[in-house]
Amino acid sequence: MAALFEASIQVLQAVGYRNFTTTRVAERAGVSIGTLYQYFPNRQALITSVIERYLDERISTIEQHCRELRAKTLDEIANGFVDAVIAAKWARIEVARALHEPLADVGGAELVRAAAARTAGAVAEVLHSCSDASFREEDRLALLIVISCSSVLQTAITEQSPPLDRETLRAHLRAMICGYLRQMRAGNSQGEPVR
Amino acid sequence: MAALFEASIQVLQAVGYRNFTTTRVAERAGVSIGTLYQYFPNRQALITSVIERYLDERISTIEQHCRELRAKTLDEIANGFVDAVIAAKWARIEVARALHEPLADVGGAELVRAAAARTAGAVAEVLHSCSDASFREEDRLALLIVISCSSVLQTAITEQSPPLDRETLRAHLRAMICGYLRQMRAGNSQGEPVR
DNA sequence: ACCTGAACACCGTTCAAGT
DNA sequence: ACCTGAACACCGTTCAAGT
Repeated sequence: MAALFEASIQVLQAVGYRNFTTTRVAERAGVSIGTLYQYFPNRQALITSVIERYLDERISTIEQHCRELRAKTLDEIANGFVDAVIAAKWARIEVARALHEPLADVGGAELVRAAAARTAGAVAEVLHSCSDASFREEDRLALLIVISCSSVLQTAITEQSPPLDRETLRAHLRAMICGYLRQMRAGNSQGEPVR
Repeated sequence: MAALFEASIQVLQAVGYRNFTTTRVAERAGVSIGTLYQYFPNRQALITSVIERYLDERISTIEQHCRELRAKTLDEIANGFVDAVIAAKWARIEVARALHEPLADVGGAELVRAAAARTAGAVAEVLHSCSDASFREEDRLALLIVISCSSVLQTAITEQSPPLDRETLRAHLRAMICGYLRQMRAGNSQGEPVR
C-alpha cells in the first residue's frame, strides 16, 4: 500500500529510526495496526521495502546516465560516472540521510551488495567500451569504483561535515576515480593489482 | 566496569544488535540490571562507550604507522597508509563487523567524524613531509583519503563479498590512493579541485 | 475478503528496599 | 556507598471478533 510507504518516510524524517514504530506508521497512514500487518509480515520487512524502492529508483537513473557514456574517453567516463552518482544522491538527499540508520539495522549488507552489483554491471560495460584505454578484470574494477563512490558519499552525507560540500566531493571523487583508472589501465606498469 | 564492556561485545557477536538487550548484557557480566544503570545512563551510552574504546585503539595504531612514513615518497606514503588501515581493521575484524550495526544507530555520525578528523591529522602531517611531491589543501585532501579508505573497507567487510578479499582490497586501494595523490599534487594540471 | 484493536510477550529504565 | 529486582511505560505482533 502506497500510503504506508509514504507514511514510513514521513515518520522516519520526523522522529528518526529510533522512534520509528509500527504504531506511528499505521497512525500516520490512517489505518489500524492490524492492517499494516496484512501488508508486511513485520517492521523489518516494511523498512526493507521502503529502502528497496528508493535504491531501485536511484540505480535506474545512474544506469541511464551510464548508457550515455559508452565509447567515450577514460576521463569522460570517470567524470561522467561521478556526476551521475552525485546527481542521483542529491536528487533525494533528505531521504538518503533518513534511510542510512535503518539500512545498517535491516539486512542492509545484502541490499547494498545487490545495489552495488547492479550498478557495477553498468559501469563494467562502459569501461569495456572505453575509446582510449582498456582494462583487465573490468568487473572487479567496476565494483570497486561503485563501492568507493557510494560509500564515500554516504559517509560524507551522514557526517554533515560542512567542509565537504557537494562541489568539493565532486572534484575529489573525479580526481580519485580518474587517477585510479589511469593506474589500472592495461599497459601501465604502476600499481599492478597482483604481483 | 570492564566486565560490562567485555559482556557487550560478547552479546553483540552472539546475538547481533537487534537482540542486544541490557538484560542480556547484565546477565552475561554477572551483575543485576540495576548495577548496569549505575555505570551507564542508558543502553545507547553503553554501546557508544564500547565503540569509542574500539575506535580509539584502532586509530592509535594507525597514527603509529603514520609516524614511520614521514619524509617518504608519494608512493611509499600511499601504500604505507593503505597497509596501516588494513592491518588495523583486520586486527579485530570480527569486532569491526559486530560494531557496524550499532554505529549507525547510536550517534555514529559524530563518532565517525571525530575518528576521521583525528586520523586525517596524522595523514596531513605525513603529506606535508612528502619528499617528492607537495599538495595544496593538505587537510582536506587528507580527510578525503581517510574517509575513502575506511568507508570502502567498512562496506566491503560488512558485505562479506567473497570476490573482495583482503589482498584484492589492498591492491586496489593502493592504486586508488596513489592515483589520487598523483592527480592532486601541486603542478599537475589535470583534475584541479577548483576551476 | 478486509479491517479493527484489545491482549500478550518482551524490553528499557526507575527507585524503594536491601546489604 | 553500592547492589537488587519488582514495577512501569511502551513497542512489536497476534488473532478473535467485527463489517
